[in-house]
Amino acid sequence: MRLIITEKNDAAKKIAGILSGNGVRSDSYLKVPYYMFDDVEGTPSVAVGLKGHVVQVDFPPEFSEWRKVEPRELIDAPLVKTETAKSVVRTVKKLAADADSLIIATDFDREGELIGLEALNLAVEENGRLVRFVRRARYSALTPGEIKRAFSNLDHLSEPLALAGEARQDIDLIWGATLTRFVSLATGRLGSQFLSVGRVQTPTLVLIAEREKERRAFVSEPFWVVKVDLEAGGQRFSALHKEERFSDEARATAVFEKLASPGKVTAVKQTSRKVQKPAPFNTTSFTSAATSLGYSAAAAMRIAEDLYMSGHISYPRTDNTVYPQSLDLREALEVLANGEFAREVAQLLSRDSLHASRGDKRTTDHPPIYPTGSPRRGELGDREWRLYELVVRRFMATLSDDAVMESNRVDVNITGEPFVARGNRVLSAGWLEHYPYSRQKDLELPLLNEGDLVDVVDKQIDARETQPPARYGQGTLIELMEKHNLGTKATRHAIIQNLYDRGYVHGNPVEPTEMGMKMAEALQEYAPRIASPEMTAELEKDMDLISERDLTKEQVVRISRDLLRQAYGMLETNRQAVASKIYEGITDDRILGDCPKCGTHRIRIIRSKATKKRFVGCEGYPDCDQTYPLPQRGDVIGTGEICPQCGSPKVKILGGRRPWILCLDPHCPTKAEYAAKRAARASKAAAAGEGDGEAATTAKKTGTKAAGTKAATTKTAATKTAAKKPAAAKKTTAKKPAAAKTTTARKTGTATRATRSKATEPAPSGDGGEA
DNA sequence: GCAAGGTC
Repeated sequence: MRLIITEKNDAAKKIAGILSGNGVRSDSYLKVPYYMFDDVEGTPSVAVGLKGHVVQVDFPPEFSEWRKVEPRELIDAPLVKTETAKSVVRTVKKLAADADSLIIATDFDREGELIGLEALNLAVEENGRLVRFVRRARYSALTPGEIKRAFSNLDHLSEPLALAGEARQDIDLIWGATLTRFVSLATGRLGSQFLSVGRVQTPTLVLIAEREKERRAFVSEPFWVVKVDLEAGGQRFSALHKEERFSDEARATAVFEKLASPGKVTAVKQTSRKVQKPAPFNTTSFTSAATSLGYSAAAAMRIAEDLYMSGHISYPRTDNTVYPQSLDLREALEVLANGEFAREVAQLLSRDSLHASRGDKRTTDHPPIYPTGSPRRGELGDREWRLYELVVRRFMATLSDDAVMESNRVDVNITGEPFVARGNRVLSAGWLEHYPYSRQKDLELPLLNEGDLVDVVDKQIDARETQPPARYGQGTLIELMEKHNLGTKATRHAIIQNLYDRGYVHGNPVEPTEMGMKMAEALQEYAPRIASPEMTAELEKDMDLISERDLTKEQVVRISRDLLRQAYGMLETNRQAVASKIYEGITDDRILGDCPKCGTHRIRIIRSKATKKRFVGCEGYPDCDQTYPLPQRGDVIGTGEICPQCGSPKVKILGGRRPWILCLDPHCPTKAEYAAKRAARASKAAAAGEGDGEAATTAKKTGTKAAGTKAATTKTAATKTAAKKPAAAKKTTAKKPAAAKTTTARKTGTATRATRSKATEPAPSGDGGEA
């Protein structure tokens, strides 16, 4: 019998179906399914799927007690492999016992080669004769053509490639465990509170921390924008002063004040441009698009996994952005022909030929993500449906046409000042028809000719200030990680989640805690190698050398151990400095804001020595005795906000299904509302049978169109007025004598803007990653 | 109880 081992059950099942001449009998052992069949030549075969890695590298048990082992000892400690999926291992061994040949059919990438070697070792342990009859099937899609091709062109397992993967495993564990224990022991953060360090997570944290530093160093500068509302032929449109940003208020005001009807058109320009259809989805672009729809990266991947397991979409963990030859695109469309997208699909199917877009990344692992099933809307939950629809729409978009956009520009001279009105509209929607997510509304300008006169019906002057670079959203962060080669398609979302779980970051967009900032800083200073993407870059090079047999795994790991020994020496010498730096961050994280009672001191989280319970108290004690109770579970994060009702600082409690924002004053009237809301949510979740805490993730991708600027958010009395009656307070009309109104015009203009921009910002409580 | 990498 021929034994075929794949990386996952789904692949074993599909391969059996494709290769069988006369049907497949499925059976299982210890709940692990396997598939028996005779191929077209009559060879009896059995296919079984692993669950990814089924063994794990680890230290022997005598190194497991953190307090009893110097972290330094881990550097040269022996490594052992332990079985992590015992039932799978036993099933593989049971099937290997009866096999006379073995085909490794794990994924076509480096990690697949390593998983294949692990499976081979297990099989040979059980049945030594197999070692002479091992072949490797390499396929990049689970399609009949591709599988048949791979199985009629069997290859050999590349041991050097698998060993390159092992080198990575060993180095990650040795560095990660040694440094994780070092920082945890140095700061006394043991048990569930431990602080972690790793080749991927630490440089990722550094990226986040560096952006935060830029934000803190940013000095915002005021500027003024002068805008007019114009009218021609009954159609209203707006124009901006050509200068766009005035750095001089007096000059802006002077320009504003002299503006009067009419304006004269000095130039009209029209251009059209092609907007290319998007590339097929790989994991990175899919998660990025999903985070724009309000999903956390981890939630998007979990739902994608569900959709894949239900047969609705193809394998969701892929780097590939080019549909392989073996994928029949027309057939894939036909799957959708009778479903919810029938009309749009029919339109594409009516074409003589289909031309798909191609992305930059072409890999051998899997096809890009595309729909493979056609569930009805009601079959899926709303959150599942919206991601399925995203995949379908992207797929259709990649088979559609480029869009054509028209841009219009009208230059207008108003009392000697140059103004510019810009418009745009879609001439030919093409792919935008199928994929409306990023589509902007048309902004039409009236038909004008040079020399035409236009009415100035309104004018505004807005005071704004330049804004620091935005924090990263999870989608942007994943793209950034990919750019730096940090993590893989299958792990990036989990790495980010890990930073949340460790308390290094919180919020959405991703904001570092003070502890996270200091951890990044300490490691950058005392162990720079682990804090930079360079370590990964060099490891990648070494892995290539191993797979080409220019270096051995042992050589690479030995050099890495030497480097770690040096890094460790530096950390040990500066143990105190490292610990106190991280403590500084931890201490800063406890400060929740100014004390509402004394106003001179700050309030912070304290743990009572007597009762071991935590509470909030004023730093001015005993002069000020202000205290607040705190929930005893979950991490407490200061929000920097004050409750408008009770005047006490608001805090965020993490650790439940979703972050919980509350004001410290237990008698605040908002408490009743919270209680009611929580109760309503709880009963809703109970009714749905699942509350995954992701519903709060309503954040949108931060818009970058404003090129780093948005309205100043100074809160003045005018803000409230404007927010309540925008129509009245919004603008100063050009007809009124402007002189006395200048200040008002500026303030209210700002306030209106502030209100508006606020509405498009991410929901402050949308902590997708923390749920 | 450590990492990062698979997959459920």
